[in-house]
Amino acid sequence: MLTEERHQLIRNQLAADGRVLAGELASRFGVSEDTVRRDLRELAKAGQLRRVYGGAVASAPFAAATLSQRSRHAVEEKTRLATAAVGLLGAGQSLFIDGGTTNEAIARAIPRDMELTVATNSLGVASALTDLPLVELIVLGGRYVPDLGTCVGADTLAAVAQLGADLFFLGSCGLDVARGVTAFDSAEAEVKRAMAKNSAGIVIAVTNDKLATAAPYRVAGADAIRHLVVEKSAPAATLADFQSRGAQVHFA
Amino acid sequence: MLTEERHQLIRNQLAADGRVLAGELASRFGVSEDTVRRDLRELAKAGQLRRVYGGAVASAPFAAATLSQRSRHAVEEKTRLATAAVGLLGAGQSLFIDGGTTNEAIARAIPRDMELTVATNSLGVASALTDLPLVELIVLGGRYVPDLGTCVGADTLAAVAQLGADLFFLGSCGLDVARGVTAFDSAEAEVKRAMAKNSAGIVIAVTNDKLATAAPYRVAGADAIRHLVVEKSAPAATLADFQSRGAQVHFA
DNA sequence: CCGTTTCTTGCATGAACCGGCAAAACATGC
DNA sequence: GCATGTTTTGCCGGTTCATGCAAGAAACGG
Repeated sequence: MLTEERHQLIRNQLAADGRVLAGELASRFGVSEDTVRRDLRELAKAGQLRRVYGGAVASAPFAAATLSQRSRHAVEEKTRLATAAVGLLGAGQSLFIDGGTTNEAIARAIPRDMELTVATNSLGVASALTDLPLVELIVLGGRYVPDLGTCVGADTLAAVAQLGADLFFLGSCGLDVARGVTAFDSAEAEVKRAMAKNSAGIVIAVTNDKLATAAPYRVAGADAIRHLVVEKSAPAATLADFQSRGAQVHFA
Repeated sequence: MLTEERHQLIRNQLAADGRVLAGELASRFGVSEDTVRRDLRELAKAGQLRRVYGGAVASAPFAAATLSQRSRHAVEEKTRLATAAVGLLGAGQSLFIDGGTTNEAIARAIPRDMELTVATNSLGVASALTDLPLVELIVLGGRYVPDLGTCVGADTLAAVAQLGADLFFLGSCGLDVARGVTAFDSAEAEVKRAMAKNSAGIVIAVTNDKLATAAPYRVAGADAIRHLVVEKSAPAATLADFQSRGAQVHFA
């Protein structure tokens, strides 16, 4: 049996059932489980499936999974980042928090006994904050974009313009020393710019895969970042670049 | 059974029923309750559900209220009301939906293949609508009031003023022939009045306990109600009063 | 207040995973 | 034909992961 044949059969079953089991494939193909695992690893590397313990599941096709998929990606890491980011908060402060799974993790990490005023255009962040009794929550309305999980548009901009904040938690973007902070969507970038303009300091918490990447729309320069929260394993050279532009680096 | 499969099934049931029971899941999956509890903990950590004693509920603010404050019977009743209320909708219509558990049930009852434009100041309603691909969702921002689950205030009023709708689903209020539609909160009533003013028709779906009761703040007269969705067991005399003022009565 | 149910934590076990290694199969060059 | 290099495959260790069980803590319902 050709390697390529197995790959094709795996793709087929994945399209049909949505999942495959390593052991089952091994006996069906008459090869060792190691070989199947190798196949699965390769296909996962090519983005054609998502590897899970015991087999693999379909990666993209499942609708509505795009956002929850991302949030599952590095839960552990994002929770750590969030805890570190929350350490930057002081009682009584006012915040802007925009969208992104990392920002949602940050919202969930805010302790119950902290008094804050938070304005957000992310429904996920808003939901996480509704449980907190001492948080004054201001929802920034507008046209809701499912892919982003946030509200954008003229209404959102108008709402942001009326507010000011001590800190802005800017999420889900590309981060590059030369190009600064960048976003994937034009309207999203507009809202981020407005929030940045009306806040005294910008906080960015990112996983390593966001470092040294850039998206089409520019939000702010690298020198606008006050606090940068990163994983312990973040590349030191990149961090030094940001530090030289005034960013204070915190390790999760 | 793959761990990932269980997670997916839990998410599915959560989307359908709004709640899951640990014991029930364990027997359905053929694993120990500990394993299910671990699953629930992980999903809760990823923000995909909210852990409660005995199982879990959907992470939207919707769930907390339904489980802790309302009886199981009321949930079923509201679901029936919601199904009937959704029957009033036509494709392509634009709606205002404000807060209340009944309105959240209505939002959940909207079929996936219905094209609508919906503006809401309720986070619970908004959360329920994020999954629907054909619904253009407009979030009406403002100061969030935890007790109501909705946004109110000047910002909300300004956002409503810019919109118009075919129908307004008015929720969670007192209903009395003499005093009309009434609300418990001044700011809430203001928003409801604004929505009523900018919509062509008002729909009210209520359980029996709301009929013939009144709250302090007046929203609209009884003659402003276009559609009234009630339980089959609703007192006929009260309904006749509303019908004589122009309301069309629908039984769930 | 107490009994019951549910939850968390720690631990043991077996299954699944990964990296490396060597044999086999295959292709290539002389 | 033979040697060489490449690819594929199976196997072996050490490691990680998922699961169930047990004990103690916490939450619920009288």
